[in-house]
Amino acid sequence: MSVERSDSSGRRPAKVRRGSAQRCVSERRIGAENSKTRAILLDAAEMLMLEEGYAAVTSRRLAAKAGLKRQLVHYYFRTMDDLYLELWRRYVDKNLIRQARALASSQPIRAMWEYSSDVNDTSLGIEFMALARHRKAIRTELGRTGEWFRSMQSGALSQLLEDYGLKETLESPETLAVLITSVSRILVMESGLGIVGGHSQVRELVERWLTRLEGPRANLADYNKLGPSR
Amino acid sequence: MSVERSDSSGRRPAKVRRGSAQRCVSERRIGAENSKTRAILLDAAEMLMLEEGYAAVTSRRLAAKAGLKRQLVHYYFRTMDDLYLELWRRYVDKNLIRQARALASSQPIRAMWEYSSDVNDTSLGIEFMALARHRKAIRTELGRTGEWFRSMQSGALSQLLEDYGLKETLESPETLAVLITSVSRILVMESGLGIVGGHSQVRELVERWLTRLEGPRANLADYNKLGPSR
DNA sequence: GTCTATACGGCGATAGAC
DNA sequence: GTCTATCGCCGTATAGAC
Repeated sequence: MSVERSDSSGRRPAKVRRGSAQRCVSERRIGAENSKTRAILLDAAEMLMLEEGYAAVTSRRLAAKAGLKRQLVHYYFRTMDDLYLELWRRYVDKNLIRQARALASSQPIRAMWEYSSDVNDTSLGIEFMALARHRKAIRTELGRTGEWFRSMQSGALSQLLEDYGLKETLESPETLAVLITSVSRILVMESGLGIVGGHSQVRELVERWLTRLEGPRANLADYNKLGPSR
Repeated sequence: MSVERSDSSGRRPAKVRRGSAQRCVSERRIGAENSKTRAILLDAAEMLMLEEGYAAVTSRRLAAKAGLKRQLVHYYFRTMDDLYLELWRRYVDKNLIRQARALASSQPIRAMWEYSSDVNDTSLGIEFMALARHRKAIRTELGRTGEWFRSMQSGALSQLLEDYGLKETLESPETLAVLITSVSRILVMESGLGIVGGHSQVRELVERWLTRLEGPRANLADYNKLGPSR
C-alpha cells in the first residue's frame, strides 16, 4: 500500500504546467472545515482506525464506510496525513475536556488514573505511535501536544499535592504524571494482548496509593464518562 | 495494500481443481528453515520494519532490500503473517538471551532495566503491538510469549529479592516486573516522539532505587550488549 | 460542493517452467 | 531452489464537468 511513504506512492507526478500557462497546480479546492460531510469522514476514519488499524484508513475503505465516493476524501483532506492529523487534534481536544472534568471532580488524581486507562484511547495511541514512527508531520504533532499535556498535568498535580499538604512527602509532580500515564497505558495495552501477569498486584498497589491520597473510590456517577468524540 | 486483512487481499480465489484431477491446491513447496536465503529475508524484514514500519514489509520491498526476487518471499513464507511471526520468535529468543545475561551479571536488576530500555526493541514492540491489534495469529503469539516472559522475570526477581534479604520490605516481584517493563518502555517511546517532560525525575527515582538494591552502576563492560540478532 | 473519469504503480498470491 | 508470467484488487491523486 505504501501508506508509510509520505511522498510518492501510486500517484503520478504533479504536472506543473498544462498547455501554455501554468494553472491549477495544486491549489485544488478543499472542503470547508465545518462541513457535515467532513465530520462524517472523520468519524468513520476513527472507527476504521480502531477496528482495523491505521493501514485500513484508505480513501476507498473510508469512503465505503462513510457511504461516500472516495474522491471526496481527497476533496476534504488533501492527503491522508492531513486526515490523520485532524483525527489526532480531535483526540487531544477530548483529553483536554477529560482532564478538566477530572480536576473538577472530588477525586482528581483517581479520575486521572481512570481516564488514562481508557481502552479506545490506548488503542488510538498505539496506532498513532506506529504512524508517528515513520511520518514526520505526525511525530512532530504528537511530540508537541504530548509535551504540552505532560506539563499541564504536572502543574495540576503540583497544585493538588500542595492542597493535600503532601508536597514534601511524595515524588515530584512530574514523576507522578509520568507514572500515572505509563503504568495505566501499559496495563491496558497488555490486557489487549491477553497478558495479565502481575496486573492485579499493580492495581492493588495503585489502589492503596490512591486511597491514601484521596480516600476510597467515591461512586461519583460518571465523572469520567464522555460521549462519542464531538 | 490491505495489509490488515489476514484473509483476502488481491489474491484470486484458490483454484481447487484444474482439469480432471484435483492437484496442488495449496501444498505449495516451502523453503527449508535453515536456508541462508531465508535468514537474509528475515534480517531485511527486521530492518524494514524498524526503518519504515510494518506496512513497509511487503514482498516487493523486502525482495528489493534483500536483493532477491519477490516470489522468493512467498516461497519461504507462505503468507506475510508467517513472516511476521517468525520475526517475533527471533525477537523473543534475543530477549531470552539478554535475560540470561542479566541474571549472570553482578547487577541483575539494573541489567534488566537497561535491556528493557533498548530503543530498537521498543520500536519493534510498537510495530508488533499495532500489528497484533488486528491480526489474530500475531496477537495470540504476543500474548502467549509475553505472559510467559513476565512469569519468568517475576520468578527471577523473586529469587533476587530473597537473596538480597528484601523479600518483605518491597512490592511483590510481579509488581516490580510490571513496573520495570512499563516505565522503561514508556520513557523510550516518549523520547522517540520528543516528549521528555518528567523523564529526568523518573530516571533519578529509578537510579536511587537501583542503587539502594544493588549499589551504584558498576561499569561492567557490556553486560547487556548483544550483536545483531542471530 | 460533489461526482465522473482516469492514470498508474503497488500488492499478495499462485501456477508452472527451469 | 529460483524465476517467469500473470491475475485481479487496492491505493493515492488529479483534472474537469456538473
